[in-house]
Amino acid sequence: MTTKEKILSKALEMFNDRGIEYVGLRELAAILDMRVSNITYYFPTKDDLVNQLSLDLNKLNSELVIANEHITVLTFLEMLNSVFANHVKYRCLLLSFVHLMEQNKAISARYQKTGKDRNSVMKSNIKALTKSGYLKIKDEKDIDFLTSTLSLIIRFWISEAAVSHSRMGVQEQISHYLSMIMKLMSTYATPKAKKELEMFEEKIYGF
Amino acid sequence: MTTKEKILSKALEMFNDRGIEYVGLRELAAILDMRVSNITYYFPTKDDLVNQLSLDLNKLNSELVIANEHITVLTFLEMLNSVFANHVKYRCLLLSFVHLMEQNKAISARYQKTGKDRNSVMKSNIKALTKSGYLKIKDEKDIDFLTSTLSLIIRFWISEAAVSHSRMGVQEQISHYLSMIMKLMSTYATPKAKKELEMFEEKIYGF
DNA sequence: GTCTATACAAGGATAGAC
DNA sequence: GTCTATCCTTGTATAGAC
Repeated sequence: MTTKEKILSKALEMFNDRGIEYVGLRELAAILDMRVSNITYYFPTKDDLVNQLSLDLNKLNSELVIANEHITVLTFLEMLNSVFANHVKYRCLLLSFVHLMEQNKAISARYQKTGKDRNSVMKSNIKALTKSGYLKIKDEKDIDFLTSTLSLIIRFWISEAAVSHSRMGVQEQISHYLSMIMKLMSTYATPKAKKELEMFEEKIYGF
Repeated sequence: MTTKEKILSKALEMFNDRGIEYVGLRELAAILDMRVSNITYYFPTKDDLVNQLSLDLNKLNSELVIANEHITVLTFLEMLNSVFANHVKYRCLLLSFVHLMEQNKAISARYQKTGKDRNSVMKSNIKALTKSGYLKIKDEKDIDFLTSTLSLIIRFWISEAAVSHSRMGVQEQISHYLSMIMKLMSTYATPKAKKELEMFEEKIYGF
């Protein structure tokens, strides 16, 4: 493990525990048994450090969220489940999302691009589910509605969980928001899809 | 206008423009042509100042969000519209919501209480809409789904708008998220409710 | 290339003078 | 009720040791 990796790994751990804004570089350096200026050697500013973490999360989720013509309701939900798990691993970023977008130029610039990409992948996957008889969506407007509601949930579920459901365990939180998404989808679900929705529900609640 | 009111009013203005975290007390004092310690005389800590703003928003919205047996879809949506307008007036608070909940003890303590109250008022209003034939909801679970999805949107719409729809005007942003809520309700809407949903849609899009 | 010592500006908080 | 002076902590910049 290189020094750079040590810094990143410990920073992520502490940021997740106490929030990016509330962990000082001096404190991080002390725990790593090094001097602040050694951190700034590898990451000139704190934003650069945070940006690298954001790149790491981005890479993880970019591998998961991909357009797929042969997608099923089950694999769609499993994809979301994995995305949520990654969000937990990097939850400090999502909890500070709005501020990072205001302050960290690298992060906001990247988000302008990947955010749109992510949305269009979501959209094409929902279209694929419609084509293969999982969802019956009459109107293009309904696809937009589903996509934008999904992206709101995906982006802010962890913030709401932190604020309103902090007593729940992590897996329970994920299940709660996945259920919300499944309920949302069930409005448009064909019997074929309903079957897979039920299968997935049993799975996440551990029957 | 008392000194206290002057401080609150200018602070809100600057916090809304640039974010609570990015406005220093020295800067605020300079624009008010007073010294930092005069601000801390009225508000011992910055958190106290922010907490007073939060109380003000709370008061405004508590007057709006009230249980009402005779509620209609139209008045329900108009209530939400007013709540959103208040969110815009105090947007700095909503944009820093997660951090305030972590850091500001007074705010998080109050939220533990009013957050739950707000949710149960929402729930009873949705039940009232069901009783009076606006919504047809078979299952208690569907009421929970509607309530929790609504509260997620209400709490984070302005954060997502800041991040993803900053080019839109404020009224356009509000319309977008009200439409999302209407679409959500339309799944459960009776013809009677659909009529009012359409009426409201015309209204917000200014026909 | 790696790490350290040190200095600086800006933030909020506090004690006490008038 | 208002203000000065001071303190501590933050992130950042720089010069330099090995």
